[in-house]
Amino acid sequence: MTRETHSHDHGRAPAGLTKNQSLVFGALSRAEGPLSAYTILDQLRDDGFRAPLQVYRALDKLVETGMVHRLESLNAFVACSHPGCDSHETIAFAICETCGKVAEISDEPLEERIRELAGKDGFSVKRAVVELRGLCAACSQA
Amino acid sequence: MTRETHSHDHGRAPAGLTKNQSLVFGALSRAEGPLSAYTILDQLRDDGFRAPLQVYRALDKLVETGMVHRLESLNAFVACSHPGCDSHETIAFAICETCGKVAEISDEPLEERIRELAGKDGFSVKRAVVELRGLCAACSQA
DNA sequence: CACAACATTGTAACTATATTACATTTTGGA
DNA sequence: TCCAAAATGTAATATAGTTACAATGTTGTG
Repeated sequence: MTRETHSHDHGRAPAGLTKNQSLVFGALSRAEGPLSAYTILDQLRDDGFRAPLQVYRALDKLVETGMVHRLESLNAFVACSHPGCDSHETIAFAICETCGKVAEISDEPLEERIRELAGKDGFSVKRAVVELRGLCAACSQA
Repeated sequence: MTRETHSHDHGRAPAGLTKNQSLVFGALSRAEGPLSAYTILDQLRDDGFRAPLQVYRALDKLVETGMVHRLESLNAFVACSHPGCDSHETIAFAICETCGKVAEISDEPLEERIRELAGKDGFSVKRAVVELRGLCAACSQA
């Protein structure tokens, strides 16, 4: 079976994740690109998932801890691509509209410029959504 | 009646807009902040709107011409705030999570930095989604 | 005018995305 | 053990967007 955890372990693979969180994170990690909540649901039917809420609850937690990012312009989710998932400093995403792959971008000057712009208007930024839609290097030369 | 156009004019108020486009643009212009497609639909029931598609079709065109912007992180739409709607150079939106108002931001250095970042990866940007979520000046001092 | 070509509109059904409400089970500590 | 909190299960519903097809209106041309 494909089940990732079982027996007395009662399902919590990586760092303090519950069973459902592990399953959802696993699905996103196996994927090449972003997945919608409902695609994840379909992939986890065999693991006992039946309802959207099971996915959304796990996603909420994973997004909260930074292990997963939500792509607003796609209504989809990706596993954070930072190896140990320790520094989730991502500020932007480059989303290829041909192959679907997503690159994470961290850039201090960009953050700085955003803070500056906001500050000028007295706007206090809680979260910045920066998503670049276009073609990745591989796809644009094809 | 509130109808904006009638008689032999056959409905095309501002610049080459069709009747439905005018109605949708009117609804967005009257609003203080962004509206969802379904909210627009509800507001236009009295003008004969019955189905979502009537709204989405008009929105498609309005967004295409830049008179209306789509806010990806909100699944909603706003009328462009540039007076004559001639230069739609907006690159970013500042969305207040308290009062719901949206400010448009144009900033050449920001655009430049984004182009630079993308170029470094060989990524070719077709569209940049930049939405700042937070508190506007008025709401943050309250 | 007549007619063809095209754009716009109307309507229904459907797919996709996300949340609310409530019941049950699991887990960890006093 | 027993309780409280966290996690899970399930159903129903709300919200967002699309597909398919029919009808109507508009415009240019012979």
